[in-house]
Formats: sequence, C-alpha cells, structure tokens
Amino acid sequence: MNESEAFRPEARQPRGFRDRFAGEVAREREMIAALSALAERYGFAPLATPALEYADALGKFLPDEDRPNEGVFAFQDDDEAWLSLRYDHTAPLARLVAQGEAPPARPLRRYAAGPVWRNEKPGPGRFREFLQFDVDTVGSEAMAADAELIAFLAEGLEAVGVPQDGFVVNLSHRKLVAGIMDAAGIPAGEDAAIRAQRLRVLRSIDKLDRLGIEGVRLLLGPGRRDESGDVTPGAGLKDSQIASIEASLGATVAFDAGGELGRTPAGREALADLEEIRLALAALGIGAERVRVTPSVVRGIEYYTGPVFEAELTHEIRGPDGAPMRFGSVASGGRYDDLVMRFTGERVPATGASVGVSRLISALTKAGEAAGAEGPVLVLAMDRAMTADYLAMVAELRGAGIPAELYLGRAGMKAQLKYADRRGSPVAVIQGGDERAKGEVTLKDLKLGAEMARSIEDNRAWREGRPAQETAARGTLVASVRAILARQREGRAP
RNA sequence: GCCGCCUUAGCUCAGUCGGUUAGAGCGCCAGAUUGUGGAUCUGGAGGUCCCCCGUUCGAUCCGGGGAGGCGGUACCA
Repeated sequence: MNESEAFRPEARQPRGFRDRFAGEVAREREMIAALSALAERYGFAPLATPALEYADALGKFLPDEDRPNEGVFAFQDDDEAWLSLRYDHTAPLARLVAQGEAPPARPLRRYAAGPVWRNEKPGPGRFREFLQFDVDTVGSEAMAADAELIAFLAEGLEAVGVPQDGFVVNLSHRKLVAGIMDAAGIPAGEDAAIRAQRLRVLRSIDKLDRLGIEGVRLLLGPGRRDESGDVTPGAGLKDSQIASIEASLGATVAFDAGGELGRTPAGREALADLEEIRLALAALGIGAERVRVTPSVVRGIEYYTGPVFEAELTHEIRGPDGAPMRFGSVASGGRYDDLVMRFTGERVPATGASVGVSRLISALTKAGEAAGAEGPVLVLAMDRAMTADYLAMVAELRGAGIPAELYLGRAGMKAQLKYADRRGSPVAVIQGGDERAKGEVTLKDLKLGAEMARSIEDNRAWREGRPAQETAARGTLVASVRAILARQREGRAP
C-alpha cells in the first residue's frame, strides 16, 4: 500500500449519539436551571455521582454473561473488573446510600442532573446518550413522598414550558397489576414457568397505549402479527382470563377503588396507597385532571416495588413528513424500596422520579418550537495591520458585557458581512482607513438592515443608500453599540 | 435480535430497459458591484452512483454477501 492509500477513518458518530448545537445546548441549560431551582424549593439538595460504576452495582445484570453490553455500555478495567456507564441516576444513588457515604439526615432528599447511557436501539426522542434530571427521597415510606415527586414532575414540566393541559401523569402501582393478574386467576409463585408467564402477561398489558386493546387481546391470547409480517408469540390465556384483565384495565377512572381491582389483597393494598397519594396531591394543589390512574402502566425497570408513574405529552407530535411520531414518556418514576437492600440486606424505602430532558427538548422542538441563538457583535478585519486596534475594540465591548469577536478569517469585506449575517450578529463594527483617519467607526445595525432589504429590489440603490448604518466617534464605541442593541430589543417587543 | 423499505453532489431527489461525457432544484464559491449583508443575472467548484464478491465484452443498474439509515416488532435490568 503506498502513501496515497493511507487509512482514512470515516467521520461519523455512533448511532444514537448526537452533536448538539448552540440553540439546543442553551435549551438544555435553561431546562436544568429551571428544574434545579424548583427542586431546591422542594427541599432537594444536589448530589452528583460519577458516570461509571462497577457493573454489578448497577443491577442484576452481570456483564460476564453471554452479552456483556446488553442494555448498558460496559468494559473491563485494567484489574479485569467490569465497569458500566450509568443508565440512570437512581442505581448509583442506591450504591452511595448503601456505602454509608450519603449525608446522614434521613429522609435524604437529593437531585441530580447529567447524561446517562443506554445501549439499545435508538428512535425518535430515544437516544443512547441523553440528559436526565432526577429527584429522590430515600428513607421514607410515606406515600406523601411519592405524591411530592408527582407534583414535582407536574410543576417541573410547566416550568420548562409545557402547558398545563399539554401533559398528563399516568399513575399505577406494581401491586395493582399483580392484583389484576390474581383476579384473572393467573397462578403466582416462584416457579420459573409461572414467573415467565406472569412476565408475558405484564408485558402485554404494558403495550395497551401502543397497540390498543385489540393488540393486547392478541398478545394475551394466540399472538400477534405486526405490519411487517413478523409474529410475536402470545401468552395463551383463556378467553375468560383475557376478559377479566380487560375489565380491570377498563377501570381507569381516576382513583376508582371499586370493581375488579378491589377484589384481591394486592389490589386493595395498591388502591389504599393510591388513595393516600390522591389526598396528598390535592393538598399540594395538583388537580386530579393532571393525574389519572392507568393500570396498564407497568414500566420496564424491575426495581420498582410500589407506585409507578409516567408523564406523557398529550398533543400529537408530527415529524417533518407529517407522520405522527411516538415519543413515549417524557418523565417518570416510582418507588424502589428494595434497591439498597441488594447491597446491605437492610430494607431502605425510597422513591424517585426523573425528567427526560433530551427527549423533552426533542419533542418540544419537533412540535414547532424553534431555537435561534444570537451571535456576537462582529468587528470586521479591514486591514491586517490594524489587528491590535480591532482587538482593543472587542476587548472594550466584552468588558462592557457585550459578546464580541474580531473576524479572524482571510475573506474580504463582503464575505465578512455575510459571515456576520450567518452568525446572527446584531451589529457589525467597521473601521477602515477612512474611519481611522477621522477617529470614527461605522456601525451597521444588521437586524434593521435585513428588515429594510425586504422592500428594496435594486442592489445598487441598496448599497448606495447604506441603510441601517451610522457613524460614531471611536471613543463612544461601547455606548453606540449598546444604543443599537437597546433599539433592537425594543423593536422586537412591540 | 426479528421483519419490511431504503442508500446517486453539502441537502432533497431524478435517471440509466446494462453502453463509454450521471442530471435537476436548493446550498456553496466567484464576477457583474476595486469598502457594504438581501434580491437578480452570469460563470464555477463539487460524485469511489454505500462497500465487497460474482455474472457480463462492459455493472451505478442484474445476482449474492455485508454495512449504514428509516419504520414496525421484540428487549429495556
């Protein structure tokens, strides 16, 4: 192989990993700032954990099985120990509490924000690296703790710009679903076959929102064929059992304590918990219309032991091609009383919730919310010999708190103005030989100019008219730029 | 993972019933306009037709395999 055939890597990203530009990064920061402020008002304190954990600390998933990277990203450290990137903020918290490292006050109330990673197939609003904002209460059995988290999600979604009627929190309880299965006469027990059967039923129920009651019926019974012709095997239940489950799922009236759901011990326990939550939410000022009991909410994460909930946006989101897109829940949580016990054998009740910041931004952006970032004031490089003067100008502007930069490329004036346009610069500062001789600078109001350009057809007239441009004494640079910026802000808020 | 569809210029996509110079629109660069953004006009750059193997005188096109993208489905501790 000669040198011209040297290896060249392909410039590309792993699937599910994204580059984010100014507008989106700004949105992320805003969202995390708003949620942090709210969390602190609720009495949660920040507590951050690292991105990497020992794999066995993260869950029952042991990476030295056949598929070490199933679900998580894992690799071996130089001492052969398996490390995993965290897939949420909750499991690392349980580890930290079990270690005895957490602040001693119980209940412990904390929040955390940051990226988490999941090794799974990406989709719309579903990434392999994404930001989560997490709140937890560790050491409390009170249903009021769960209710507070639901209230936090509801208030948090509003705080980041989702209208009150733009989302709904679906609330369920692990024991509620257990009760539904008990009522349908599906055997319970530790036997592997029995557990597998229960799991199949559980997963079928979970798909109600996506596949509808018809789809669930097929999955509970003989199985279902999808659009592409692929077949999913069913749970093979009897018609009477399917009917019983259907009746329970139908009882989604808000906090309804009657009907099928109250017939089993597990169901009654769940309903008592949910009733406590209902009362707490009312006291916290969260209207019943924003939270509804939805028994089909199961949630995948196995560590949940009690109430589980997820918030979904209610407005249909359409992609660029007009086709509706499914984003799934934008925030979720639940109670995980046994998570710390995995380490210590001691039961520590805990409950937590998190907001999917990346997914939320993705959904809101696709719903039509645009994000445009304003660029810095641009000082044109008219004459390379004057670089020091130009740098002095940007330093003055920066010193006054105005974002500013000197054009550092090699292009001519015309191209520099085009650059300013593309950066979204509000003002261009020009000082060539003419201006310098007179001790002046020329300031172009690029926002105003762009507006005026719309009504001017002829380029010559446009250029000779030199619209939206003024001359200022060099000494008044900062004040003059500030005046233009102020004018622009007023113009934008009519 | 399984199933289906797709992959041609920076982007969106035509096209070649297998034939030597592969196109459009948008974008980009330049000029008209020696120091002025937009519009207009003129010109220009830009392609391993996803990759490998096979069939063929000849493959971007046909066959096989692979990769990547999209969607469905499964899984999601």
